[in-house]
Amino acid sequence: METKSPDAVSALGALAHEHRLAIYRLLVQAGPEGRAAGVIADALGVPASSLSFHLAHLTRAGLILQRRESRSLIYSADFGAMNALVGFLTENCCGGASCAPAAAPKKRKAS
Amino acid sequence: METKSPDAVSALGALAHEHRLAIYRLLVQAGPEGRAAGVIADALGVPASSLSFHLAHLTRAGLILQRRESRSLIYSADFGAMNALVGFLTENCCGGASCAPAAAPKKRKAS
DNA sequence: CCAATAATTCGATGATACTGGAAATGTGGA
DNA sequence: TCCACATTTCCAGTATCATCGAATTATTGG
Repeated sequence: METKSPDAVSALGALAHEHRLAIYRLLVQAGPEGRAAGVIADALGVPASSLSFHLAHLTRAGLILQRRESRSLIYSADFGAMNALVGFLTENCCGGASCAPAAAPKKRKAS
Repeated sequence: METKSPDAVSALGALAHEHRLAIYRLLVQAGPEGRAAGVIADALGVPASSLSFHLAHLTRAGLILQRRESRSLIYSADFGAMNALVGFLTENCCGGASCAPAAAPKKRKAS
């Protein structure tokens, strides 16, 4: 649970897209049970091949998990990854606490 | 302090780049005082024109602020924006609390 | 084995993003 | 006013990303 800069960049990049953010939010709402690719495509109105591209992107970034269930591929949110990302942002991009003005920076093992 | 999806996408996109993330972190460490563009360029070893491009990107996304101080343009982190982003991620991309497995999703004013 | 279903991979196209040198802009001192 | 400094804007050139139909790869039922 030690998100490093490169990981953070790819996680941020993965979420920095309208469709992918929507996919991720849908999967978060779905919980550990997840949703089949087809269901997601249907819910968001994205063509299957485009969706597949985005799912792969999110998977590469480690934000979602894939498992097969008979004919369907089920995707689910990896909550640990998001936790790590939020932790990274809070630690490295805020004062450390909760984004206080941070006038008094403490030593922090950067990068 | 109500980050909406489009804002989140642009904020995430702004941070989803090695140089820009480095810039942002540097400015967070610098605190409200901020740093001049030249100082940042020097610290990160990025050519002035490239840096300017990234600073503009971060500024457009609302993550950093610009002010002039004599000949220098001083950039500083906008802590409120980061706070809002973290809030958005926590609310919309986690169970709501702190990324609990979220087996029991509560009603959440999505989007 | 064959047909049907579920998704991915391929491939071509168009759009955006990144980079960095050179020129332009703003600012202050002599 | 003139020059030096601090940055940005302009402009190519290159690279990467996004889209989506068609072809391909799994998986299951008959």
